[in-house]
Amino acid sequence: MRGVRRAGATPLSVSAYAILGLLASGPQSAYQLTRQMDRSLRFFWPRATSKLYEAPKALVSHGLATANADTVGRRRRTVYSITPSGRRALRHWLGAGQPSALTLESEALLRVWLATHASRPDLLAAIDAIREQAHATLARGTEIATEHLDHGPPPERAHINALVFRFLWDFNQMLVRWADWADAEVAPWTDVSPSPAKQQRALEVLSDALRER
Amino acid sequence: MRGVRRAGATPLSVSAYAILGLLASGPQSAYQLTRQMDRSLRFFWPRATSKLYEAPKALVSHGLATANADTVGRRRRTVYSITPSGRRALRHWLGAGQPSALTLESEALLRVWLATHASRPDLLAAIDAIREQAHATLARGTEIATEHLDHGPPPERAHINALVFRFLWDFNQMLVRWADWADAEVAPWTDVSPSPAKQQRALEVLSDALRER
DNA sequence: GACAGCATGTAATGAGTTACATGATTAA
DNA sequence: TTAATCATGTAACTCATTACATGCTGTC
Repeated sequence: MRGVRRAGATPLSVSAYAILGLLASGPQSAYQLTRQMDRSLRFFWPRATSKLYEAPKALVSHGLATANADTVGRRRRTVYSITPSGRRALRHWLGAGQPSALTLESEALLRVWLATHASRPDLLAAIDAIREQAHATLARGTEIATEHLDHGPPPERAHINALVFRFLWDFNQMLVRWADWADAEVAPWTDVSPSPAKQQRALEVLSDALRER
Repeated sequence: MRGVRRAGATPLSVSAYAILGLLASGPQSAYQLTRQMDRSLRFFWPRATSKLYEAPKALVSHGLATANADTVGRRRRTVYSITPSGRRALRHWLGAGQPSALTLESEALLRVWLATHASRPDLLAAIDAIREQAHATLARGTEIATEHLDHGPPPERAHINALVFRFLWDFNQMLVRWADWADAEVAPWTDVSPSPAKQQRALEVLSDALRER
């Protein structure tokens, strides 16, 4: 009971806990939070920058963080710190209930799925968009990993970072491989309309997949 | 220009186009749209059921669909149909601009990332949640694929469905494999706190990944 | 003939994004 | 010394979800 939820307070959103988690590694300003997000959260819990300026206020109102006003020139800046109660709430949340389902959202894959109403170039463009984004993410991942290998990673987070890194790496590799495979599938097509040969091939693809289990 | 956007109308959301795409394969009621969504869109463009009752109204107001009122007992029911202008708008949208970036959202992976503030059982539970969801999705995919193999798939969509099916299949297989790998990594740990051995192993994981490219 | 699940829809709420405004810092 | 970029924050608005209400249909 203690510290988790005060009377009259609405329960915090998952995003609020995500930010509470960021604060757990030290006091930070909203801008510093955005920097953190760009190397971690962004890949599995993406949120707009403005969220990082808003959400900490909710933490403060719940007593899970404190706001320290400070100034830079004649401009104010707020540095947030997690409270002991905040640490308890975070720990409790991490063990409570089932996490919500993973979701994938891809406009490019949606366009692939609707490709019977488009043109062959449109289909190839959608596939390519997926490949390009995955390449960009892999490049970013390479940057981050290289920094860690060179300068030594944050020692207290390295083991956990590696678990998450491997997830994102595998995911983006899968995307590239799928895009290459899909290109090869579409290569012999002259257009996106159905044909007996394409239908035949589709059945092969399905049964190949099922056999893999 | 024609049919794509009427004066004074706000541009449609991606979700609206997704539903327009569903309507492109025939007139349907909102409930029928939900059934379609459950076997396709749900996996790469998930939306709440109520959206399928609301969004078609926007299509109608843009002239991209028509609403036909009908009754079931003394209850009204609306059947939506795509218009020629709607088909043009769909086709145009499928070729216009860059699709927005793919996003992944996983509370379970977030919990993994925050596991330094949790307990070893909490970490394992988060990993397991990912595996279980992937298993469930693979089972659902198996159902759908089996139906297609047995009764013959919709011939006009089979080739495209196969492309998307393979994407989702590979993705969920990757999730299961990652979860098994992560379990094995965590197995020797006695708790979630950092240690020199864990840090050493983390560096190996990173360099293994980089070598794979 | 009542209960469970299917089907149809609306309203209230809330989470999140886009757009905006502006000060501080750095490099040309 | 000015332009570009970094940094800080708010406000308006949109998209989407949750909750609700209720009728229909099949089954025990």
